Amino acid sequence: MSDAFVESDAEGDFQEDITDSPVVAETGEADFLDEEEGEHDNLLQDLQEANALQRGNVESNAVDARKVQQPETIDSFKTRLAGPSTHKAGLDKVDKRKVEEVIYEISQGSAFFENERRRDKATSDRIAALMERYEKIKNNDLTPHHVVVDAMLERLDRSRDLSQYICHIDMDAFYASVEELDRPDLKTKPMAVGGMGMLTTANYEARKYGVRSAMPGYIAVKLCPQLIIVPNNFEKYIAISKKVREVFAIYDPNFQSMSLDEAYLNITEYVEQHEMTPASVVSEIRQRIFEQTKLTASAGIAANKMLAKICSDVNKPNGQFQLPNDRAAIMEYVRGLSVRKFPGIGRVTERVMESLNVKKCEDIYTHRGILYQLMTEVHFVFLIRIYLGIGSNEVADDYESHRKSVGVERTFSNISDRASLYAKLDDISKKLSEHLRAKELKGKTLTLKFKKSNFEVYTRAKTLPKYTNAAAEIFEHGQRLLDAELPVTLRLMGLRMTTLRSTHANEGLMRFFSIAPNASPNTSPVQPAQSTQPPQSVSFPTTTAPLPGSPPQDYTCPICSVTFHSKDNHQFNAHIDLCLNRTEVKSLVADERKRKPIDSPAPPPQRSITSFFK
Amino acid sequence: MSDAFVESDAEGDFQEDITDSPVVAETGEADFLDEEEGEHDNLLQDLQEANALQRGNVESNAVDARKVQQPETIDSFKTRLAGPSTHKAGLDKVDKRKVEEVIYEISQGSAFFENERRRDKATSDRIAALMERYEKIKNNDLTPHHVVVDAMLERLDRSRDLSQYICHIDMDAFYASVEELDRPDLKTKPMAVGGMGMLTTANYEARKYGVRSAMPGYIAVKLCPQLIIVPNNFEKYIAISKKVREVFAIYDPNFQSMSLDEAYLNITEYVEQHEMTPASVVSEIRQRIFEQTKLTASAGIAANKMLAKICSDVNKPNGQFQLPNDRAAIMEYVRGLSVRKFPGIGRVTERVMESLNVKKCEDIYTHRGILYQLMTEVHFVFLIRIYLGIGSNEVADDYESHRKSVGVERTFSNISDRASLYAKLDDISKKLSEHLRAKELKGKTLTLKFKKSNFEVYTRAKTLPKYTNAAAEIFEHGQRLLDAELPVTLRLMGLRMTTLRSTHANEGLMRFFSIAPNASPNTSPVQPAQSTQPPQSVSFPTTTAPLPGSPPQDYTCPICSVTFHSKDNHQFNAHIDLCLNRTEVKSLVADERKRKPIDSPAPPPQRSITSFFK
DNA sequence: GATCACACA
DNA sequence: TACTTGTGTGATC
DNA sequence: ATTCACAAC
DNA sequence: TACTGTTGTGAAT
Ligand SMILES: Nc1ncnc2c1ncn2[C@H]1C[C@H](O)[C@@H](COP(=O)(O)OP(=O)(O)OP(=O)(O)O)O1
Ligand SMILES: Nc1ncnc2c1ncn2[C@H]1C[C@H](O)[C@@H](COP(=O)(O)OP(=O)(O)OP(=O)(O)O)O1
Ligand SMILES: [Mg+2]
Ligand SMILES: [Mg+2]
Ligand SMILES: [Mg+2]
Ligand SMILES: [Mg+2]
Repeated sequence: MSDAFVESDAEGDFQEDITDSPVVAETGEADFLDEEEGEHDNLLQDLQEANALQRGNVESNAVDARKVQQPETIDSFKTRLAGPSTHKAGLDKVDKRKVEEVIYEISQGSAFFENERRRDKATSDRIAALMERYEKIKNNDLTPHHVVVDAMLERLDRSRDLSQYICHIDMDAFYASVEELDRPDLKTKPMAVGGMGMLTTANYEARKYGVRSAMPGYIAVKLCPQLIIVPNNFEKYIAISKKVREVFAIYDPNFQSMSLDEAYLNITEYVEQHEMTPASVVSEIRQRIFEQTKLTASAGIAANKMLAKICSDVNKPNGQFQLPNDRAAIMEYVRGLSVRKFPGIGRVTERVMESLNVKKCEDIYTHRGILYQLMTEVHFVFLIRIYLGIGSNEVADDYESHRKSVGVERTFSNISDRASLYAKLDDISKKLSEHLRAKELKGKTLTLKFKKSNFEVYTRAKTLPKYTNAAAEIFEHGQRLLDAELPVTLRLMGLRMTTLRSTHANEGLMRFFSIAPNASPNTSPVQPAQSTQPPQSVSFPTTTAPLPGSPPQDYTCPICSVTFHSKDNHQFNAHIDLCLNRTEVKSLVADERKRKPIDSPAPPPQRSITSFFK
Repeated sequence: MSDAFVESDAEGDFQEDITDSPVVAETGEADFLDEEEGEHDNLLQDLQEANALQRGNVESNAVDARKVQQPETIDSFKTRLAGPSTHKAGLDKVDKRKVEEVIYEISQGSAFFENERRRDKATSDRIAALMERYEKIKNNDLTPHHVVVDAMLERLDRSRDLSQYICHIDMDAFYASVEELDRPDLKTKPMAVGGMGMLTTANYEARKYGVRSAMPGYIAVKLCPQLIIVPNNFEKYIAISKKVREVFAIYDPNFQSMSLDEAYLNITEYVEQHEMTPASVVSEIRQRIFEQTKLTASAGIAANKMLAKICSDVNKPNGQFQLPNDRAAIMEYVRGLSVRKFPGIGRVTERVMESLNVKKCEDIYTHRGILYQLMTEVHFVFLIRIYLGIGSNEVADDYESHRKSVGVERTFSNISDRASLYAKLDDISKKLSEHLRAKELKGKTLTLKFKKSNFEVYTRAKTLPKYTNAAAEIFEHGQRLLDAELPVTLRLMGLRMTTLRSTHANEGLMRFFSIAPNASPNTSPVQPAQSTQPPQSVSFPTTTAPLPGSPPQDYTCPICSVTFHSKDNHQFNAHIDLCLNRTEVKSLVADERKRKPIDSPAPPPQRSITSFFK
């Protein structure tokens, strides 16, 4: 053939080869308590006192269901419709109401609009269910729960590690700034990157109008008619990103990239060796980035990644902010922050928490008794770690080696025709196969994703008989998954491979035949031999089952010694599971069970917690 | 990474895997006289008489330079600016002037506009140069030239083959019609396929407004504000194209695809075996296509591919037209057609010919004496074949086996930054490598193509030390070519590989060492051991050199016996070359030089002649 | 093991 | 005309 | 062997 | 915001 043609218009190519920079998005730290023991002077009492001072009698300040309950309002829907990224830097001064109104008017009646309404209703329902549960427990005595929670707080606080200077660096309006390099005239004009269909970012001029990431371009031009839209050019961003990373490497060869435009650095060693302050080191980093790329970056410095990330946003753009490695300062600073600021808490969770009157971090402490009863242990711990300002300070660039999935998905104008759907699937199969082969990976689980014309999303997965990365096989299995759904009208189709294994990996008997398999480039063993902790899945007695013997009234966690009431059976089990969680196990049990730190070091947790309330 | 993102907006994916349908565009038949001898009754006299009757004394009707000369006018520029596809079906009734005016106003001052102005100036200059040459010869005696030309006409006419029924089938508004399958509501509305940047086609409703292929979408919406634009979906078109081809195969298993939406069929055999008329067979084909795809096609039936193609446009859309296999009918029909109708004669050649007062095919005969002196032999023959309505009737689907190049090119927003240019090049190298490997090809010549921000196009080629399809090697050589041009600001970059060879081909000494090298999945030795033929370049006496012996006054072509004057040295050489042309050689010399028709049959010519005047 | 909703760049 | 793409995570069944 | 302009879908 | 992508051909150097 050769009818080959690309719709030149809006966007430009797809970003096919991502290998370069891990997406790994946020650093929410799903693990808790993974720091090496810090000092532990302050106790729970401090916490209680501090809060009592500031807010009167906390215990009696129980949530009022009437005030709390958030009905499914037009307002909540309009806010949702406005998109997920409304709290980014540069958007503080815009009139959110007006923006929401414009978006609402434009979107009226579209399939997207209706789907968003459906999803908004779903979270409203979820809130309603939560309120019902709240009604049932609101008169419970909170004291026993506070005892448990306060014990957790104490444990966590003791584990606090303030010894490291962690820095988070994030480029300002990254894609947009890169484009401005080639078109300097745009620097003073409102400009966004992407296409009329979707923007990936906007410069700060445009943000004044409410234009931002993940906003459709055609809505953006309604908000800002002078807006100039520049198409994506991923190769550019990858190229510039490389330059930035070269600077990072000077200050911390183990820097951890979180995306093309941001990374964590542990500058503790650099600070000591050069006898500089953390702030001056970071200032130097930003200066050097600017020299190499003519681009500005913002940075945050703090005792852990979570706080550093929050700090990098404080003086954005082209600024930096340090939160002292001091417990009181941290507690004081965090207290007043909106929970939404914390990575892992998005717009849905924010709304749910708001329904419990939890908006700022201090509210977490205030309502800890209620939250403890309504939330999953994991998520509750996640919250109190936020409240305490505790997070991971492990900085390690080990993304590719722990990659868990590879996928390809495409949106297109509606397709119903069977042959055309197959053709799309074939195309996507080939692309996925290419990516897998480029990364020298095979996979054993194939997931078909599809979005119907009404924007409803589904996934269908199948474990394959054997590991593969062959396009034909991928297509064949994908086709079976798709066939079960026909007929359908789709607007998106995707395939994702999970349960990955390196092509070089020795498999079964094959391992005896494999000869020197092309050592992967980054095998430099940077970290000292401190990796003596046991790997993840230690064979612990499965504590989710009730303890042997006759059912006692109270249960005590064999790991952290917390006591539970007999009625809290489910919660107790959840807690045990949590205590057996990798990081928890690591910090609390490691010393007892000396397990060989052999081959594969435990993969670091990569993202935040989601799905907050049971 | 994972910042992966596609500009969703306008277009959709690139059509990466073209393997499915050859592009091969037009069927202009650069070879002349490749038919097997037809009957030959009518002679040159017929031609002369017929023309003399219709137009008085032809010889004295010499071109008048004053009337002829076409100055570089605003008008010619506006016409050029309107684009290349203004003569397609459905566009006859539009007010071309108005459309041109709108386009002119919108494009004002853009880089594209200025580049088009430059190119228009170039053809104006070319015409001016041609006029100068015309001035020098306009008083020559035409008689001797007419003698030569008339001899050629006679030879050609004798070779005419009217024994075959060739049919050209072309889907109506193909991409647009496919999209209408999924969105039937669009059938009655003006609609185009592509994006705001570029359209690939438009339905017939939209064509009423002047909207057509290769028109930027944003201009189209100016011409037709209600226009609905649907993005390209190449997989769809490929899938539907397959269905259409299944129908073709029923009527001629050797059908020759020219693109996703058109093909030639030789239905002679089918007609005989089923005792049907060609028209009824074609009607049945179209009916069956409709049943299988719900799409309409148009068709032309004639004695050769050139005429069949022209005929398929006559009753488009959803119609067919047969030109009888009758010399007189053909001559009569062709006579009145604009030369622009013929594939191979585009807008530039049309304008150049117009400057010589050649607009309709009959004008070719009228001015044959002048044209013969001003044009290259090849092109002159091309023209008189058109005049005679003679073309190839060989229908053979052998595209992939004779593919001559594979390439990838991309347009993007301007890039100046060196690192970003390299990143783009790397991306394109990878894509080219993928395509080559998918087709199991390697290449030895790499051509870098680039378009500067002002739309000027350049190519830079290099013959590689060895055949390759490796991305790294491609990038490396491409980089060298690019480096020589830096610094530049580009809007497009492309790489194309030529001098291709199958991956399976044994190469040099390596063949002795290749031990079942990791049997690539497709090492199935499909082809038998017929590879005993001598390679392409048989050592023929190079006939471009002057004949041995003392220079005679007159030269006679050793192949076709035409005589040339001594002054026509250059022209004579050109003629000899032409006569030794593969197809010419094949049909005229083959019997003397019994060459085994083994393995690789001479690749059929695939396109038309261009570059008409010396 | 499979599906969903959420989060983030 | 146009509401993404790639990846990870926990809950649930 | 290289570069350019033209053509077609 | 936005003027394509793939292939082939002949002429000229
Ligand atoms: N929703 C998204 N979809 C696709 N790409 C995105 C999305 N959000 C951001 N990106 C891309 C474009 C951004 O320039 C780049 C870095 O994101 P991010 O750091 O959050 O914003 P930013 O760098 O553009 O502005 P800033 O950091 O100054 O707020 O990632
Ligand atoms: N300039 C171009 N660039 C890219 N793709 C094109 C171009 N021209 C045509 N195409 C694609 C889209 C067309 O639907 C398809 C077939 O082309 P063609 O047969 O010439 O027109 P068409 O089928 O759209 O209308 P019709 O044949 O009814 O005049 O090839
Ligand atoms: Mg950023
Ligand atoms: Mg970022
Ligand atoms: Mg067509
Ligand atoms: Mg066609």
